Amino acid sequence: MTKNPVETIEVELGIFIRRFIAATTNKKVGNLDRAAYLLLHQISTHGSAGVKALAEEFHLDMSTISRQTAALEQKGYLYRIPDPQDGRAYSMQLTDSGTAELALNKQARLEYLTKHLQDWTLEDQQRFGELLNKFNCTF
Amino acid sequence: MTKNPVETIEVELGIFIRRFIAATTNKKVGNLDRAAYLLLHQISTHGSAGVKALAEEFHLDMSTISRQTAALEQKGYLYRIPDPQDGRAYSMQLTDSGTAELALNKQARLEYLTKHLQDWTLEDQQRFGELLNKFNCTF
DNA sequence: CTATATACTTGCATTATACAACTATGTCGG
DNA sequence: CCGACATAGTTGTATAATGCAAGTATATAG
Repeated sequence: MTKNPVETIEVELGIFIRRFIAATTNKKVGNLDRAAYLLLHQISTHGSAGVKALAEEFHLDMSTISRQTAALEQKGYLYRIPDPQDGRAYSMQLTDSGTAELALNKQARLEYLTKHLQDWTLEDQQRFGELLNKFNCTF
Repeated sequence: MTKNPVETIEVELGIFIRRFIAATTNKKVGNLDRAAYLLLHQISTHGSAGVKALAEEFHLDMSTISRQTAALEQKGYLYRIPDPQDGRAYSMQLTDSGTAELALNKQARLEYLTKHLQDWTLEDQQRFGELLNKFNCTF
C-alpha cells in the first residue's frame, strides 16, 4: 500500500504533535512554560501588543491571555503601558528581566534542537524550515 | 541577521504548535477529540495494547490512559481482552464501531489537509512528509 | 509462604481553558 | 450633550485533562 504524501503527512503530524506536547507540556525551561515562552516571544518579535491582539494571534480567549500576562507581569517579565489614545487598552512590553529570561529559554531550545538535528545535512535543515514556514503560512 | 536553519525551525515549530493546538484542542471531528483519535489510531496501526504500553507510547500517566480508554470503551469503540498469561493485564482492541469512527475521522482529517496542501507541488508534499518522518524518528 | 513488584483503577489536587458577568472607557446617532 | 451600544480588559465559575498518591488484584522471587 503506497500512501499518498498527504496521508504520510497526516500520520507524521499526529506522531509529532503527540510527542511535542508530551515533551513540552508542564515542562519549564528556567521559569517559562510553553505558553509563557510563546507569549514573550510574540511580544519580542512582533512588538508590544494588548490582550486582545495576543488572544487573536494565539486563538485563545482574552481571559486566558489576561491571566497569563498578569502572571508574567507579576514575575517582572512584562510591564504594561496604558494606551494614550484609549483609556481601556494597554500595551505589553518586555522588561529587561523578561528579555533575558526569553533569551535563556531560546538558547536552551536551540541547543536542544541543534542536538536533535545534528545528523541532518544543512540542506535538509533548510528545507525543513522552509516547508514548515510554508505550511504555517497557509494555516 | 541571517538566521541559521535551526533557528528558523525553532521559530516555525513554535508557530506551528500554537496554531495546531488551537485548531485541534477541544474540537471534535465526529465523536473523537485529538486524544481519542490518536489512541484509536495507535491501536489500529500498531495492534492491540494495554494501558501501560499506551501510556509509555504517549508519554502520559497510566491513570490518564486508563480513563481515556474507559471512555472509549463506554462509547463502544474499544473492548478489552484479558491477557491469558497475566490476570492483571488487558489488551485493548477496536470494535467495528471504533474502526468505522476512526476511518471517518481519518478521512475528515485527510480532506482538511488535502485542502490545506492543495497549492503545494507533489514534490514538496513528499519532501515535507519525509522530513517530518525523519524528525520524528530522532525524537 | 511471605515480601515485593506490577497492571490497572480511583480519589484528589492542579492547571489551562472557555464562557459569562462585570467595569470602565470609547463612539455614534440624535 | 446624552443615551445606547461597542470594546478592552478583568474576574468568577465550570469543565476537562492531567499527575500523583493510594488502593486492589495478580504475579514473581526468595
